[in-house]
Amino acid sequence: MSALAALADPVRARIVEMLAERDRSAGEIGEHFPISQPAISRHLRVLRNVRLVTARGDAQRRVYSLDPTAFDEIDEWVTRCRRIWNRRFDSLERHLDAVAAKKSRGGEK
Amino acid sequence: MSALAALADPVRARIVEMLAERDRSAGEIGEHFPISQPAISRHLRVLRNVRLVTARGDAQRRVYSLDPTAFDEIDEWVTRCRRIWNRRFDSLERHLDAVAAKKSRGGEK
DNA sequence: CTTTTATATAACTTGACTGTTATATAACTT
DNA sequence: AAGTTATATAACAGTCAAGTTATATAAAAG
Repeated sequence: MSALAALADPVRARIVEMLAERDRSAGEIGEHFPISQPAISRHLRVLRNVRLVTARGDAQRRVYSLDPTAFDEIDEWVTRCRRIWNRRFDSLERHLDAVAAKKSRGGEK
Repeated sequence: MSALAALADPVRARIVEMLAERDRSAGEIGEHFPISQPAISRHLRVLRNVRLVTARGDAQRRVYSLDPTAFDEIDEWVTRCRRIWNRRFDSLERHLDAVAAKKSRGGEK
């Protein structure tokens, strides 16, 4: 599963937001959702697998941290699409400039 | 379905990339995938629904364009998380500064 | 007006994902 | 060592999304 697919789930997106604020244990995270503890645990596993979060042990607890590296992956994709998209208008502009230049050289109409 | 969820599907992500390059008809898009025409048609409907693309008629064809507005939605979410995340280090910095200042004022150890 | 071309919709199947309860693991507490 | 706390895993059920084939629509071409 990709980082993007992982974030498509609203619970996981919210978990990521929570972890942006501060590190939290699995239990702390679970308190904010009306679903069972195992469900949260599996969401956390998914987020670990796509490297959106990391976990460290603290006695019985597992404390989760956001790993913002995965954001870059998404950001880069969006940015790349935007860059390609913008390039279209650049070349359209060049084309229109060329047409305008031709008109000037060759006289009206 | 959110724009993020729509892009989580690899076929749709690829379609968006293709449309960033240039507008294409539904058929043109379909040629690039090993799946049936109806499957492509439904992916396009999903992309239309989340406003990632628009379609205009050209005789029997439907020509699809990227609508990069929806990118902003994703970008904003990612940026917001990053901003919150970065703020953590700002306040950590402030804390460390405060500790350092105290030390200077109060003498060593 | 019948046929062809391009795309969309309908009905259905299948597989993956999210939730559940029950149970295992692992560390702290007494 | 026995009990408690925190989290993970197993097994299973329901939902939903993505694929399929068959069919409908709509414009072009003959």
